Amino acid sequence: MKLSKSEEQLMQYIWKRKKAFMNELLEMYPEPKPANTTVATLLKRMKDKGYIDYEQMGRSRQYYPTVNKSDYFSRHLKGLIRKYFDDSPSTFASFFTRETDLTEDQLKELQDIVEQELERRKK
Amino acid sequence: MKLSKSEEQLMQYIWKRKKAFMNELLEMYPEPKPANTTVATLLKRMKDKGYIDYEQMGRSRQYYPTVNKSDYFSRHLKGLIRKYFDDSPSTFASFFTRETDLTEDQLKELQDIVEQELERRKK
DNA sequence: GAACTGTTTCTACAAGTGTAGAATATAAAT
DNA sequence: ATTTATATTCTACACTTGTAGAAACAGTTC
Repeated sequence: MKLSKSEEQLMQYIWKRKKAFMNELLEMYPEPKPANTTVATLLKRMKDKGYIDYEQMGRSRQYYPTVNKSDYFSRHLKGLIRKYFDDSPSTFASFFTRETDLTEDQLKELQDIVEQELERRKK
Repeated sequence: MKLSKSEEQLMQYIWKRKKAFMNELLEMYPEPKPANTTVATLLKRMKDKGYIDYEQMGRSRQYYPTVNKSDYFSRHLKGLIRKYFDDSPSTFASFFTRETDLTEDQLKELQDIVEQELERRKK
């Protein structure tokens, strides 16, 4: 089952820290911070959905992700490409370069990236 | 307000047709098609959210999008990039080329795209 | 004009979400 | 041991979503 919007938000913090206690996570929210019970609820639901787990550390729990951010995101992205671009990554790519306000420098950077990726595959 | 999952689905069909009556939209669904009242409900909600509008044509309505697919998607994408890549399109790009199963041909195509975009900007 | 057919609105309901108070547990501090 | 601070669970409630039946309408057909 998918993460909801606000669960995803929290998930970002967990990914960033690798491991974190609830209070640390709460810290990470910008003002106005949610009630701690709100975060607790989210953590519980996320655990139920299988996206995180925890290790009991004395009085409290240290939470950590059970899914990798890249994997999660790449599934996400593939879904989008399927939905919006009829499964064509290159159509997506052209959209991306045109519509995402890339600066000239970033476009050049992208050139390098593609270049390197092509190199990498030759071997 | 954002479109929900199944509203987005329907929105795709509307974008594809540019203009369509409910029965035409219903046609476009794969089996098992939803009840026509389901589609009617979605149309109503989408109209309330401001994503579509209609023109009364005799007995029924011809619906059309009030938001452009590219705009909608590009907002979507920018949101994602912000959320997952700290606002760095190039980090996103490198992720994209590495993780999206692009074939070699597609990578080359992407090279061309970037090349052309750079050209385009020179002028 | 009575019956039929397709459209739209109303109503409904279960599941999921955002949010958090109340209650409880539990360790730390005095 | 009593207070205090914090973490976790329970409970709650309003809102959104997916889905569709029932009802009301509006042409179309016999």
